[in-house]
Amino acid sequence: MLSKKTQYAFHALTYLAEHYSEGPVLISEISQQRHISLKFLENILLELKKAGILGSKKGKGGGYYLIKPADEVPLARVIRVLDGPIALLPCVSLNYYEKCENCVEETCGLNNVMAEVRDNTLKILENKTLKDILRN
Amino acid sequence: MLSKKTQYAFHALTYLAEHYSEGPVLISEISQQRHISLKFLENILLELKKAGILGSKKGKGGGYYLIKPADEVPLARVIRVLDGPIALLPCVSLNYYEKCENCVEETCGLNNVMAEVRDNTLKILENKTLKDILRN
DNA sequence: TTAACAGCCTACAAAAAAGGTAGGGAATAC
DNA sequence: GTATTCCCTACCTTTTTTGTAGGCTGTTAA
Repeated sequence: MLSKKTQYAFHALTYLAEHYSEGPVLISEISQQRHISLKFLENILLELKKAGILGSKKGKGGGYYLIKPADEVPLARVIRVLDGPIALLPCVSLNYYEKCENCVEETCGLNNVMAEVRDNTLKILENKTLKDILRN
Repeated sequence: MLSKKTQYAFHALTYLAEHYSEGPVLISEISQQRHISLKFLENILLELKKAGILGSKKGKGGGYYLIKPADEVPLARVIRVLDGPIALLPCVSLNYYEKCENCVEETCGLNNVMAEVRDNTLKILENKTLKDILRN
């Protein structure tokens, strides 16, 4: 399951997408409009900024904004920033690979099935973008 | 990601599948052969029994055994018993549905995408069985 | 140049979940 | 009736999740 962090991130990002081209948006505005704890949201947006998805501006008239338009931000990218691996097992993760204990990958049948699940999931999450989950 | 519990369950179940028709197998034997903590495994097998996947017999000559042959136990069933929902959001879970806060399902775009992911994942996990992940 | 503004950063803390342990009880076989 | 083996409940530890606090730094504009 996706963590609250990731779910909040999607809420915030779609808000920013709906206000794209209006310049920076205040954290406090997003927090109020989407009913997310201000300080928690602050951390989330900071992570998204460090990951290169958001830009920010300080001082009066400042806030956060999407660096790229909504249709250039795949859902998979957001999930990986906040939740880490999308795969169901560490040993089939493309971005967060870790060797399994107790299991030799060549002979492990679970490995193959989970790789198939991963491929099918990514086919969707890499191609669907923020634009596909907007309200309007 | 799948929990250790579910991963151990798959190890234990494939062991039982490989010894199907040899009668009940001791928890301690599975524990040793697959390097899983005895007491932890005890809990896992008990859950699988309560879920109707395993049968058991007490006393000398006792142990656990698969109720159905390996090719009649879908992977999805095992995951649901030990990890709960397979879907990425509670509001698209078939077996563990919960309403989302802050989101109206009809207008929520994330809902639709995640339902699509769920369908694709289940298409695999409902059709692949223990037989598909055996060593031999 | 300074006051208000708004994001940046670190640390902490409470709550929940995951992972694992302990020990006696109940059924069964011999 | 005793050894065997699963059953059951409760507990414990560690990690992760979720959230909070408070000061710091850069920016704007009067």
